[in-house]
This record gives sequence, structure tokens and C-alpha cells, in this order.
Amino acid sequence: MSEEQKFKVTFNEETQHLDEETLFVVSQTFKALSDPTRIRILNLLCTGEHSVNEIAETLNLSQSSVSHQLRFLKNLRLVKYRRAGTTLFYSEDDEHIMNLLKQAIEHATHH
Amino acid sequence: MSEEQKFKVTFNEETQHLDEETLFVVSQTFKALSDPTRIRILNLLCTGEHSVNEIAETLNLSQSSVSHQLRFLKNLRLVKYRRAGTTLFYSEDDEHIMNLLKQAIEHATHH
DNA sequence: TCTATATATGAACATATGCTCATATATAGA
DNA sequence: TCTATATATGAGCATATGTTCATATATAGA
Repeated sequence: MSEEQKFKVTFNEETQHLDEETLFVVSQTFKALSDPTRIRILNLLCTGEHSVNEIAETLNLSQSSVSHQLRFLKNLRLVKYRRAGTTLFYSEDDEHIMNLLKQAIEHATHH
Repeated sequence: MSEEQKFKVTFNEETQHLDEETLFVVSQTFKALSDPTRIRILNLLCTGEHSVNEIAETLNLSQSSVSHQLRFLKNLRLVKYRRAGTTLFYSEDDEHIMNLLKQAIEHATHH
């Protein structure tokens, strides 16, 4: 089997069959991006780090709601935080996924 | 104002505020990609057009479930179909969004 | 230690989601 | 027109999701 054929086989396996784990990770990732509140939070974090209260006030959301959503995003490692006293500053933690979000926003705005 | 500054302003405006409609379209798009069944269907359609029954049999899903999900995907214009007698052949209808899916699968498999 | 501020968390609730089951619709051929 | 095959659809159900409310936890300062 040539190198080219090997590549083709590998490629086809990747596009034709998705194992359970990949399917789970991909669906969870898109689920994170499928809620307006989380999109707004991530979009705000594009502009740099922000505290929980800053996010809540800027986006007109309850502190609790923001905190719940940030936990969700943090579990998926889409955001991280830095502590400064009692304040936690959240920021992006997955450039690749943030890029997907930006692409989708671009796509939605220009069509 | 330099060209560079102009670009920066435009860029910031786009990333800081999302209007209702954009938010809705983006969240709906990602919602379409957030379910394992729909991901498997779209991933299968990457390989070319397929009838409803083909999809159901290949992915081991009920005809009803596939039909419901295809309606969902069709409403978002992510898939289209071609009729041949009583058989409907479904295929991709949004290259850009399919590309987002492929990127996410790549991202999930290589990390 | 007591207080104030920032954030996290759990329960409860309303709504959304995805599946199955039964059935309707549509097309082709006899 | 009658039948067979392919697909669509609606109701019902179990589960998932996002929010609020009340409260817990954590840190800093007096």
C-alpha cells in the first residue's frame, strides 16, 4: 500500500465514521455555542478579560446566570480565569473554538 | 484616521455588539451542529447525496427520526434534496457551515 | 473575628429537545 | 384505481436545558 493510499484510507475513516468520544466532544462544543447567552459572553470575552459582575452588567444578565454559564464554559475549557482578590477575571481559553464562533458570526452577518 | 485604525474600529464594532437577529441565526446554526444524530447525518452527507432510507440504515436510525432531523436541517438550509421517483436524495447545502463542522471534528480528533 | 463584596452552587420550575409510534401523503407501476 | 414503496408528520413522552431564588463560600479589610 502506497503512502498516498494509506492517507486516503485514513482520511475516509475520519470523514465516514465518527467514534463515540469524538461525537460527544464535537456535539458538546457546538452545544456551548448554541445558546444566545453563552455566545454573548464569549463574544464579550473576545475583547479581553472581564469579571463576572462586569459581564453580568454589560450584558444585562443576573450574576447567577453568568456564573452558571461560565462554569459550563470552563468545564469545556473554553474559558479560564485569573483571581485578583475576590474578583475573578475570565478570559478565552480556546483560540480555535473562538475562531469558529467568529466565522459563524461573519457568516450570519454577511448573508 | 488611518486605514489601520478604521479597520480596528469596524472590527471592534462587529465583535462587541450582536443584534438580536445575528444572535438568533448563530445560535440556531450551532444548535443544528450540537446533536450527535445531526452531526452523523451531516458527516455522512459529506461523502455525497443519500436517500432518507440510506441514511437511516447506514447510521442505524429510524426512518422517522432521520426525516425529522432532515426537516430541521432543511429549515436552516444546511441540506437540500433532489427527487427521483419516490426517493429523495439529500445533500449538503451550506459549504461554509459544513466547513465549520469539519474544523471541529479535526479539532476534536487531534487534541 | 466581624463585615462587606464577589462569586459559586443547589433546588425548583418552565420550556425545549429528540425519540418513538401510528398514520398521513406522495409517487410509480399494474 | 389499487397497491407498494418512500418519506413526512403529529402526538405523546422522557430527558435536557436555562433561568431564578435563596443561600453558601471565599477573600480582603477593619
